[in-house]
Amino acid sequence: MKEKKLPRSFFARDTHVVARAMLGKVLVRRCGRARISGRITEVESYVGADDVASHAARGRTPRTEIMFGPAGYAYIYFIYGMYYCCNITTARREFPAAILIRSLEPLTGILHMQRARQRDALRDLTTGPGKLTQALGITTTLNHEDITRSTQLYLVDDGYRVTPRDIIATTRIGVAYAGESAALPWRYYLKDSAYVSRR
DNA sequence: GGTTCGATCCTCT
DNA sequence: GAGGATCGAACCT
Repeated sequence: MKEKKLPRSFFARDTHVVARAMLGKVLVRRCGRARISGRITEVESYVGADDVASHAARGRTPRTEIMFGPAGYAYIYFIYGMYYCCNITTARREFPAAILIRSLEPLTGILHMQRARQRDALRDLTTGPGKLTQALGITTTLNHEDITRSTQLYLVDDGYRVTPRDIIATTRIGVAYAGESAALPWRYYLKDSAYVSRR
């Protein structure tokens, strides 16, 4: 059965609305015959040029250009010399915004994840932005991918229900340098999930 | 339980 | 030339 990918209209809204709505959705990575997927349990919003924690705060550059484009595209970047982070653009053209996917609950392709991560425990596979990209084989080859049309990387709604009471909003991780922006409660995670990067 | 630190390279200054 | 939207190992208490 063909899966129904989340459409552009899902992502082309206020970034925090999209971030909350992404919790519980399924991130799918298809690579050859493998279908690797996980339920999104934790995300962070990076919104506007005034958000000092956002790469877009430094202006429009070749790297950040994608954040200034339309919603529904992958922004994958390389960090700390060894990891990748996976973001989805949101909002509208000319307004830089994206959502960092920080943690997943493994659903399918678990053997593939364990091989990619060189670890067996489910909780060690995708609980962190660098871990989940490694587990799903997400690298900069997928940067700029249109996730509303891609056959390799996309989101689906499998009917899993999340209510506002299931969601915790708190400060983002690793952005202490960002002055007043560091205090913004723009990290969202599923309260009862065992698959969150940090409590 | 917690904190510190090294790995390692792309991006921007 | 500096620093980072990270991770895991090592070393504390």
